[in-house]
Amino acid sequence: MKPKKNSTDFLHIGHKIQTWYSKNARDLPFRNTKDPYKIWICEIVFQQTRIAQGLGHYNRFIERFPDVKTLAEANENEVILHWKGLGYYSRAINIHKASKQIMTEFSGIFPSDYDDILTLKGVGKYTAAAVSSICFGERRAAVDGNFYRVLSRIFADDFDVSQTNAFSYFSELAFLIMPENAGDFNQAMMDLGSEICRPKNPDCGNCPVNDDCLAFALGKVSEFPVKTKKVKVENHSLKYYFVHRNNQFIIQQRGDDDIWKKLYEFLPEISSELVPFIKNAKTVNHKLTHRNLSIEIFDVEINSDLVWNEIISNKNLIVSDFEDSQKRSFPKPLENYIQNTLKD
DNA sequence: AACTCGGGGGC
DNA sequence: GCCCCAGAGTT
Repeated sequence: MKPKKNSTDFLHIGHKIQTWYSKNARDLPFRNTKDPYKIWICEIVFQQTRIAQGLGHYNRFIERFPDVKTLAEANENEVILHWKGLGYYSRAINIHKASKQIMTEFSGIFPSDYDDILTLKGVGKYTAAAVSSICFGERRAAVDGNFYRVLSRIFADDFDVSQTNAFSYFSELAFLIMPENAGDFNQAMMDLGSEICRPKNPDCGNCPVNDDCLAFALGKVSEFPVKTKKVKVENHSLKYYFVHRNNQFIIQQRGDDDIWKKLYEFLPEISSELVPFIKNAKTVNHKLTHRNLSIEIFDVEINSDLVWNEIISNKNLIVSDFEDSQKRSFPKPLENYIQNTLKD
C-alpha cells in the first residue's frame, strides 16, 4: 500500500536535505566546478563505482585530458589505459567517441541542452540529468541508486527498482521534495545516500529527515528499496597461452563485443607445433559480478629463434615486454599474472 | 523486458 | 557468499 502523495506536502524534506548538505557535503575534486566536461567525466567514472575506488582514476584522467579537445585528439588505447582496473570499459570507449561527437556536432562546445547531452555516446537519462542540472540549472532529477534508496525509504514505497520504469517513477517522487536548485539537490541526495542512508547499516540516528521517513517510523528501513531481479553468477573457464622468449611475450588486443573490451590479452590458442614448448600451467580464479572465472594459463617458453621468428611474423600479434605492458590495459587477472611472472 | 558489461568493498 | 556502487547499450 502506498500513501497518497500530494504535490506540496513534502517540500520541507528537500529543504532539510539541502541544509544538511550545506554543512556535510563531501570534499570532492569535482565539487567546486560547473565545468560540464569535468562533471560529465566524473559522472561516467562513478557509474556503478564507489568514490574511493574511482577517485584516483578521475584525477589522472582529468590531468591527462583536461578538456574535450585534448580527449578527442587522444588515441583510443591511451584513453582505455587511463581506465585500467576500473571495469565496464565501454565507458572509456564511449567517452572518447562522445568527445569526438562534441567536436564535430557541437563545434567543440559542450552542449547545454538536456536533449543534446542525451545524444552523446554513453550518456543516458541519469548522466544527462546530472550534467544539465549541475552545470546548466535545468530542473532534472538525477535518479540513481541513491535516489531509489532514499526515496523508497522516505515514502516506504515498495515500487520495484529493477523495473524498467523505475527511473521515471522515482523521478516523480523526487520532484515532490526537490527545492529550487536541482543541481545542488541532486548532489545532496548522493551524499545523503552515501553517508547516511546507506544500503546496509544506515545511520538513521543522524539522518536530517528521520522525522519524515515512513520506513524509519515503521521500523522497516531494511526492507527498502524493493528489488526483485537478482544477480545470477555463473562459472566460466578461460585458457590462455603465455608465449614468451627472453623477457618478451606475445599479446593481442581484444575486440569490443565481449568482456574486457579493447583490452590486451595473452593468446587464447596456439598452433599444434607449439604444444611441445608448454612447460607448465597454473590456474587463476577471478570473480566478476556475473561470472566466476577460472583461467588456466599455460607457460609456453620458446627456446628456438626459428620458431619465435615464425610466431612474431604474424602481423596480428604484438611482441610485448614488461615495460611495454605497463603502457597497455590488461584485464586484472592477466595484469596480476604479468606482475607475478616477471618479478622473478 | 531481459541481458551484458568489472572490479572492489561491506558484511 | 551475496549485494551494492553518481548506469548505459544491445537485442
